[in-house]
Amino acid sequence: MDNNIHPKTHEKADKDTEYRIFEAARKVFHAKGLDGARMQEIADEAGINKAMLHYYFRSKDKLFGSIFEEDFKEFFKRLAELISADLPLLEKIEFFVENYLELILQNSYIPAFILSEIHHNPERIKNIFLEKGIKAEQIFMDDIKTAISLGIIRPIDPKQLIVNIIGLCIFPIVAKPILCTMLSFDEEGYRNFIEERKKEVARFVINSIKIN
Amino acid sequence: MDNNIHPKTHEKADKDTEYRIFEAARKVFHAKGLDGARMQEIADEAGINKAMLHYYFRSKDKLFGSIFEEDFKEFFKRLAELISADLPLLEKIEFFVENYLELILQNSYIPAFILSEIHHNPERIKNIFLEKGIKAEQIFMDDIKTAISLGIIRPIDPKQLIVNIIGLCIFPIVAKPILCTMLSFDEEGYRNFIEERKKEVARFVINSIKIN
DNA sequence: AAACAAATTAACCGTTTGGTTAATACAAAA
DNA sequence: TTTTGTATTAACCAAACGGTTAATTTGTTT
Repeated sequence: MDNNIHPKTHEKADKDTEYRIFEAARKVFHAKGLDGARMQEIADEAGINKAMLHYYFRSKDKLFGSIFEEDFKEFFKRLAELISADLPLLEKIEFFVENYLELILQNSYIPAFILSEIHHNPERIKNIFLEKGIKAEQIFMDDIKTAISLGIIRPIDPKQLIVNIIGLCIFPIVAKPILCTMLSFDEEGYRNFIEERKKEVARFVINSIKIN
Repeated sequence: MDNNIHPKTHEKADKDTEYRIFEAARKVFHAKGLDGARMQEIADEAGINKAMLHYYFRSKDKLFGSIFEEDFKEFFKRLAELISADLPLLEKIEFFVENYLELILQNSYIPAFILSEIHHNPERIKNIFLEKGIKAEQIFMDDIKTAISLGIIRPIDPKQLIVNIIGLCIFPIVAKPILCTMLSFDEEGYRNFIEERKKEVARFVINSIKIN
């Protein structure tokens, strides 16, 4: 499966200026955030004159906004796809955890980027959600309710369960530096730890909710 | 229990200039991050001339560093205290989840602040950990190993379990704006949701690991 | 090849930034 | 009261910032 979230955003050739700016800006914004990023650094990263950033994107905030919006939408589109898989609930959980962990592992900047920027400016997501209602989580919630009424899993608030599953996946990615320090992981140890989680998280969740 | 992480940092009177700068800086840095914060805004918040910030703390980075270090240490000191409670494992989990959730709820800026700033500069924590080895999590890991060998809980990697428990607590706090948007919470709905979690997370975890 | 529009650049601009300084107010010691 | 060290301020500064502009190159159309 192609897990790279950003293949060719603007459907333009690799040498296209706008595309190069976009990718350079993404890289810098991901690493340094809106306030920490410098327009000059983005221009240098793209190998292009700084004036071009404004020529194509008007302002720093507009440039940032278009990147944030695409990242956010793409990230939740992927989540929605996984969540909508046509599988029985327990298998879907296994499927989701494994693929979602791999997704955020291969785009490990994204979750911290989104959480961090939303924390500094919570308004930004509201405009994005207003445009296009992402209601895939409703499917998952219905799955859960059905499984409860069928006696497949114990009664549990579907919202709590969803937050549990997603949190178990995202947290160790977002908190990587702390985990590595506190649990004495080197890069390989950390990778193994996450690899283990692909099975462990599903096991952990299913163990908790399954009725024999 | 006094859950406010920052009662009187420098053990000085409320009107003390250094203390006022410190608290003003904390407030601004928490809300806007290192790069987004302005020295002038901190000075205004403290009701004090900007030159005083440099008089007491030399530079923006030093001021930020001292706040970050104190927040970080205090936060993990609290975590260590909870984790070291003298209780049987399953009761300790209940105790921990309830109190840890209350702690981060009452200091809700801290987790996102720490995660966000570490993401932008992972080096910063290393110096803090070098000073003072925080090894309270070892106690918890031993508890888990013992409980496994006694047949109280199923076999599970203690590190995975710890990350699960902490992640289940922290994630919904850090991701509050997204949760509120996606799950249609208003402020009260969100608070209820977290209040429910104080019992639900412990139930979820214990259900998953307990052997009848 | 002439004309025109789009893309690109170097140089520039006003503002804001973290930080400094020199002068002053304050308080305790002499 | 004079002295002395500390606390505080207004004014200032150089550098860095996001953004603009005017001129030039490039590519396309006629």
